[in-house]
This record gives sequence, C-alpha cells and structure tokens, in this order.
Amino acid sequence: MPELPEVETTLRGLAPHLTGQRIAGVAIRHPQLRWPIPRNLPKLLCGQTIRSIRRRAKYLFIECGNGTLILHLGMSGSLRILPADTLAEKHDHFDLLLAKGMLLRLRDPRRFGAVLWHEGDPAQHPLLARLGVEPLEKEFDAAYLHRATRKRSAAVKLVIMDSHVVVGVGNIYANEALFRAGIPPQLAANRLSLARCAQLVQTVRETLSEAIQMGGSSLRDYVDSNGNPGYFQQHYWVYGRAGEPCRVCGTLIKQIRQGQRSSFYCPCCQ
DNA sequence: CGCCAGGCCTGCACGC
DNA sequence: TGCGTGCAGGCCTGGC
Repeated sequence: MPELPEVETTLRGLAPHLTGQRIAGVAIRHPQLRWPIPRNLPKLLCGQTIRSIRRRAKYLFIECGNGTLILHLGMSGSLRILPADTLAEKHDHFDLLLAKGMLLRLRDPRRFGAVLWHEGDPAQHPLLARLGVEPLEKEFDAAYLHRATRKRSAAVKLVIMDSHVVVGVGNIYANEALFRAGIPPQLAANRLSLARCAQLVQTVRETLSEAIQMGGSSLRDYVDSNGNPGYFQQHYWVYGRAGEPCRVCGTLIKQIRQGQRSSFYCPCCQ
C-alpha cells in the first residue's frame, strides 16, 4: 500500500538501524517478486558494510561499497527491523541479516515489490533512469508542470500519476491534491493554465508533506511492530468517499474510472 | 464465487 | 515512416 509518504517514513525509520552496519547474511525465501531476486545476492552482500540508505521515487537504495540494493515495496510491501531470531511468516520473502543480531525483513503478500542489485549509480538503473522529478524538490514547480503538460491531452489525474512526469503521486494523493486544487480529474492536462499548475504543484506538495508528518508520528509502529501505515488513519476529502457529502459544500462525491483505477471528486468544488 | 484494491512496467494501437 | 501518446494487460493476494 505504500505511497511516497510511507516509503519516506520507512526510510527515516530504517536509517539509524542500517547505516554503518555490516551485513552478515541474506535469506531469500520467495524470489518471485515483480522481478526475480538475484540469486547471487548472498555472495555480493555478505561482509559488506551499509554506507547509507536513500530514496528515489518509491525506490529505496541501500548503498554498499560494491553496489546498491534497490528495494521497492509495490502495493503491499513493508520493511521491519527485528531480532535476528524472529521466525519468518508466510509472506516474509527476504531478509538482510545484520552483524549486531538484528535483521531487516521484507514482507510483501502481493509480491508486486522488488529487490534489485545495481553496480554504479542506482539512479541510472534502467528502471529508474527516466523517472520524472521528485514532488518535494524545487524542480517540481509551476513552470515545470506547465511545460510537461502542454502536449498531454490525457486527463490531468493520469498525467500527475505518470512517473515520467513527477514521481510518487499515487492514487490516493492524486485524488486529494486535485480536490484541494479545485481541479476536476478529467480535465485535459494541456488545458491547465500556469496559475492552475501552480495551485496543483502546491497541493501535491502539501498533501504529501502532511502525510509524511502523520507517518512520522506512527513511525515506530510502522518499523518495529505491526503498525498501520500513517495514511490509513487520515481523513480524506474525497478518496474512498463516493456517495458521501463533500466536506466543503455537501454535494455528493462522485466516483469515476480513469486508467483502470478509481477517481473521486466533488462535482461542485472541482 | 467474482470483484476490487494497489504500483508500474510492457506491449499494442493509434494519430500526426 | 517513426515517434509520441494513450490505453489495456499482467503480476498477486486478501477482503468483501
């Protein structure tokens, strides 16, 4: 279920446990994820020291001296730090055993996640090289979004969810950001004025930042035990609220289908 | 039982 | 023609 805020929250929770740690072992229980887990990972990783952990889009980078382990949580993945003797359960597919008696465990029931290896700059991995800008970085501004949408007649919601334009905007936050910006999800992207691009950039940033802050409050739960992702607790303006009254004007929230996923919006406010 | 949710890559079809 | 773009399919499990 992770959207970008959950990945960022996971990163922040893991970093102090992983940075500087030596890798003592690797367990691969179920290599069939989105792509197969490389079989030579144990050979590559054992004895290496983790230099840093970083994020690009929804990918996590665990950087070692000889390359980078790239993790993606797909739709149902989670990462935890656990005592090294914790028994693996049904969907625990991958472990990194750390020298000091702990382990990093990937659980992913739906197996849309990924564990990849890349030598050299991980941002240049074929899957990542052509990604768009980070939504919380400066490059994502009104001028950028305006430029990026000029030739796109597709609906604005599909375009802001296109990771070649801007990364990390999943279905939930796309719906929420469009509501906050007062933009209907069906609007053709190339019909957005510069002013509306500015508005949308701001609401995308706000929506994600607020979710990261909320994720932060349940950080310990998320990493150390069975806590829910932070966003689960949030109350949404439109997401999942079809048929319920708009929190602003009372008009009933509509649900439509775009790109084979659900969109929710207020026909009056947007 | 069938449907839906979620991320996102791949491949096909279309139009300029 | 070739390119960019738009769309559908596929991967998988659990919950309703």
